[in-house]
Amino acid sequence: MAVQARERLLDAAEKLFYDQGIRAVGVERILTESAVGRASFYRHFASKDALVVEVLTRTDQRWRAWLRATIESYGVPAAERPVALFDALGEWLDGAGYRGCAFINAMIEAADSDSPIHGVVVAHKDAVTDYVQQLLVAAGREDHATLAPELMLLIEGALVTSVREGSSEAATRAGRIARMLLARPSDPRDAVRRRLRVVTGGMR
Amino acid sequence: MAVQARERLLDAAEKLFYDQGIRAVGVERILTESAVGRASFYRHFASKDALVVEVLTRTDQRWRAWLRATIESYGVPAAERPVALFDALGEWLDGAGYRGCAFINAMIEAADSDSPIHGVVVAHKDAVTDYVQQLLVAAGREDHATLAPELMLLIEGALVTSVREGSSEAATRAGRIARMLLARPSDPRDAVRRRLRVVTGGMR
DNA sequence: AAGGAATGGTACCGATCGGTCCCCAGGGGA
DNA sequence: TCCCCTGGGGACCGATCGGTACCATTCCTT
Repeated sequence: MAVQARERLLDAAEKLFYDQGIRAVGVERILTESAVGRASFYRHFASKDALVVEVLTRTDQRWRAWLRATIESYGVPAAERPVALFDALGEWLDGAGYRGCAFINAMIEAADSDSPIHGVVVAHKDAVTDYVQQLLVAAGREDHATLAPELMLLIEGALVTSVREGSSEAATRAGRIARMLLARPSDPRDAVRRRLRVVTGGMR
Repeated sequence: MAVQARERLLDAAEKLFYDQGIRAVGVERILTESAVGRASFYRHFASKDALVVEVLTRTDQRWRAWLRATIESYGVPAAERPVALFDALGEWLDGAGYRGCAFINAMIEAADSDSPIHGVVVAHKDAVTDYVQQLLVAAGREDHATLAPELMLLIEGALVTSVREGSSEAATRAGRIARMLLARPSDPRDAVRRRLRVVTGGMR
């Protein structure tokens, strides 16, 4: 029974924070929702901010595990997995009660870039970027280093846009851009050279 | 002296809301910052939420006017103006005290998609999308209807990413993607057909 | 069976939240 | 001159904020 209170607090806080926002949810709400006493709460967490950080850290691990598992479940060859990212994203956006990326939301609410919350968000996005880059490497892309942040920008754009539009269409839109991005070398001048090579019969 | 209190309230609120977040700023702070009495505040605005809406509406008009003026100031031909969007965006991100898009931030803080704040945000983004589409039409793009939301997704991605990265590099990254997007027809199957046409000597 | 750590409940703390009400000074129009 | 509107200042409201202290209970360990 010892650690159960902790888990219940984290579960309730994760849901409430995501649904209503961090500042909008008082400690009282978390306590009643999780049926935990006030003293027990502060026995487990030094402050509300500390709880926020722990919630985000747990969400980070869960979300990345979900993304990894979802993409692997597609069973597509490695070359197509970077594009599959956006199919998984579409599934996520279609999930019930989607209200944006919990990390972007937390970063915006925190407002202070020195806040420990901001640090957790940066760490999360860096980890996701790493994963995207791994997919690109496995897909045999030599330009993985420049391509990964570009795909991340598309992902973040889709995450934010879908909140405003209230649909998951932004994921397919981002996927379309990504497919185009992956269809040719990342530098447009390379593309010109390639097309020229085709026309001139491969002359160098 | 009559309307001055109103303007001072809007100015102070705009700055405080953007810097620290809407929920984080109490009415008291706005009053002391603008040197306006409490009663006078509620004589001008029905509530804090009403103030938020008016602040956002004013910011919407100012920001779009700035964007329009900045792009026109470049003096580039119409065909290159869609790309110039991202140069202007880079300027904006480099501005002092950048802390993200005020509208995205407000939407996230509001949390409720039925909120009047959410409505103002949607209206703002729709207006910007219209402007982007106008640029595309002026540039002679026939696929302006699908291209405009795609460029918007890139813009939103850059706006959010730059907060996390703390630099304006995301704008040039988005610009690179946009240039690629504009370099070929928006449907990748069209690109394939076009390349085939080159190889087969234009056979249909 | 005894001890002790962890629990849920609650009273309480000072501070701040958004909002209402009253007072008085100033200043322009009748 | 009088009047009235808008101005700022501030007392005050109930509610809630994050956080502390104390309580009796419960459950596990020894």
